[in-house]
Amino acid sequence: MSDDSKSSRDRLVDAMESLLWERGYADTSPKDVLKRAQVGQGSMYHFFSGKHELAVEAIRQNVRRAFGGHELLEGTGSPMDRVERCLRYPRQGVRGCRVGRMTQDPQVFDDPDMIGLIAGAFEGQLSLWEKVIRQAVDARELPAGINPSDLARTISAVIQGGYVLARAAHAQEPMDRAIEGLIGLLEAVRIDRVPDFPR
Amino acid sequence: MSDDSKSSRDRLVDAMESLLWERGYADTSPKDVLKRAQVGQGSMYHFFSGKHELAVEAIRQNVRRAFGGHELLEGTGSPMDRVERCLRYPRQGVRGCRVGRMTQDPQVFDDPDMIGLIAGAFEGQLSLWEKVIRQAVDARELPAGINPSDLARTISAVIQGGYVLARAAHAQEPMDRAIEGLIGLLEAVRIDRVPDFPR
DNA sequence: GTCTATAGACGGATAGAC
DNA sequence: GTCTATCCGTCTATAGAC
Repeated sequence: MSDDSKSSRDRLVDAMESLLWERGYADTSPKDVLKRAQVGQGSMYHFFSGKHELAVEAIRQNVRRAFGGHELLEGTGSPMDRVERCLRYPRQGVRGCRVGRMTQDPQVFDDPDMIGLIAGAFEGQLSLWEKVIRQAVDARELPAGINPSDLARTISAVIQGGYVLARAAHAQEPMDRAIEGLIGLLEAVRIDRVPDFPR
Repeated sequence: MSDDSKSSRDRLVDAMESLLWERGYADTSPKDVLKRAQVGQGSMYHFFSGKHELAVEAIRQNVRRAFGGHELLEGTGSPMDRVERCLRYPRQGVRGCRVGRMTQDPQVFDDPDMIGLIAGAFEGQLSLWEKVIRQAVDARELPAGINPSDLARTISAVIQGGYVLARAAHAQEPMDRAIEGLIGLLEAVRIDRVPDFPR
């Protein structure tokens, strides 16, 4: 992260990236960034116009890191298997979502550059979910009455809300159970399986 | 809110309450609070030891206001009707949840007093959801295989995550659709109705 | 109770030497 | 490119008059 082999510029972006996740934009000062990056004050203002420009770059990198991997949703298995696999992918709830948490920071929310990156990341993620759900409906794993676009947002919301519940409780459990609850519903509507319970 | 008929103390709590919602703890200064409350500096330090104590009081009031009304979940109608009614209760997604947003603020997250109030609020809310879902299962509106405790967390997460999606998009729509997606799943597993689609 | 004045530290940014 | 010195404003809290 603050790898000596990296350039000062990269170290600054890495430091800002982690601080945005841990403390948010408003509560992160240039001084904090410099300290974590092990870089002098002049360097930061050499590469960036200031805190804002560095944060934009860090969010860009953050978004790539968080929502970059599409393997889970586009890999092997039936559409619903992929959905469940991706839902069960381990997420550290108490740490919060490095992308979602930014939406709560008013200075990020009000800034077109920063919120634009966040919005784009969610749009990309949502279209992936929507695509695999549509495949599940086409494959008759889900009933035709399901709205893939809505359900994609439901799934994304459960994950994001799971982070919120986990942080409120200082525990992973609420998030895992929120996701299990969703999987329970998905299993119950899945039409290629005999339900475990009487209908 | 900054009603002249209220005491300075109440005005301070009201002002801090709204600022915590709009800007969070870290980015709200005593000066901001005093300005909004139309109160001088001395008054605040007369009633409270400082920013922290005032914020604790404001969060206490905030939590009461946000999660106080249990009418929707405990009113008339079948359990599932109440669930859907409460889910469709209008929420201003772009503004975010005044309780959930606090979990992202590290200074709140790390403070036992403040996070304790937030955690308690969620626990109360979750037990209400759990209760009505259990009633729905008992009334055979939902299959016996449903885990009420998990599903309660799923529902709460969809609402919280809906706020996140709405703020990311600067639009109400994603939140409403996330909730509609959840209702769609709930309707699909509901056993007292003939599904609209072939199974 | 409420006010103004003040304190000490930190915020974010600039200047200019090397 | 990187450093130190410096600037002005704000943050949080205290002091003390009224």
